Amino acid sequence: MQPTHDNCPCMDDCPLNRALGLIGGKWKMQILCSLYNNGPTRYNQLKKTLDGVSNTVLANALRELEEDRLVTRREYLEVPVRVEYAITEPCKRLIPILDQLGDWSMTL
Amino acid sequence: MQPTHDNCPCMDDCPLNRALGLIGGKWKMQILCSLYNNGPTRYNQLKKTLDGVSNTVLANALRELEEDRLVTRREYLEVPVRVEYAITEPCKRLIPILDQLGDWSMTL
DNA sequence: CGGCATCCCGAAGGATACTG
DNA sequence: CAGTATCCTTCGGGATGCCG
Repeated sequence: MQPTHDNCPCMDDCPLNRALGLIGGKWKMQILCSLYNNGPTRYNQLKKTLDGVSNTVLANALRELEEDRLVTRREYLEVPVRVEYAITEPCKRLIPILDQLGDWSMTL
Repeated sequence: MQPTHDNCPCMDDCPLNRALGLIGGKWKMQILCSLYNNGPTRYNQLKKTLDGVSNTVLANALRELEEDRLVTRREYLEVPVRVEYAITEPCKRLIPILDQLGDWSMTL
């Protein structure tokens, strides 16, 4: 008896859909891309670079990315306080895959 | 003078964000995955396989996927009418990349 | 400086009924 | 059979102000 393949592995929560959820937010790609290009960046600098993002959205995106281990948040106890965000090693491994995705979309 | 890298290439509409938009809809991955696993599939069969999707959502997703050349829609003028959806060649080239994305998310 | 609290809006997603 | 039409809900995203 052959496998029916009636159901698709994506039906319930699959790794692929999880991945898409992690990077699917509206500003998340820009954030990761900017941190990748510019290295560790302070909150307000990041906000300036991503022109047009609001505080609520940027803060939420950063917190989610941190929870998902895609960026790190380092707080330096100076006066005034300094906070720097940077991408993690796992996130760096993601970049080449994203490059392929970009290349693919250009062949459409 | 070195490049400033102040701006990220994702700031305006980049290929990567376009790609994420194409496959980012809620049921799109399941649709593509099912069509990939099961081959050309009729509308109602697809709807049964993707348990829980409504007509509006499924029809919209399929139309968008067709516009974006990720699936084909073939209409057979029988009685009653028969419509089969299938993934395109460009879409098949996408699959290995998505596999990598899935693998990556499992290493997190 | 680096956010959080609040309020708001439009788009995405969904349920249901109906039709060519 | 393969959808559209209609209406409704939810939620991601956004603007603004304030605070530790």
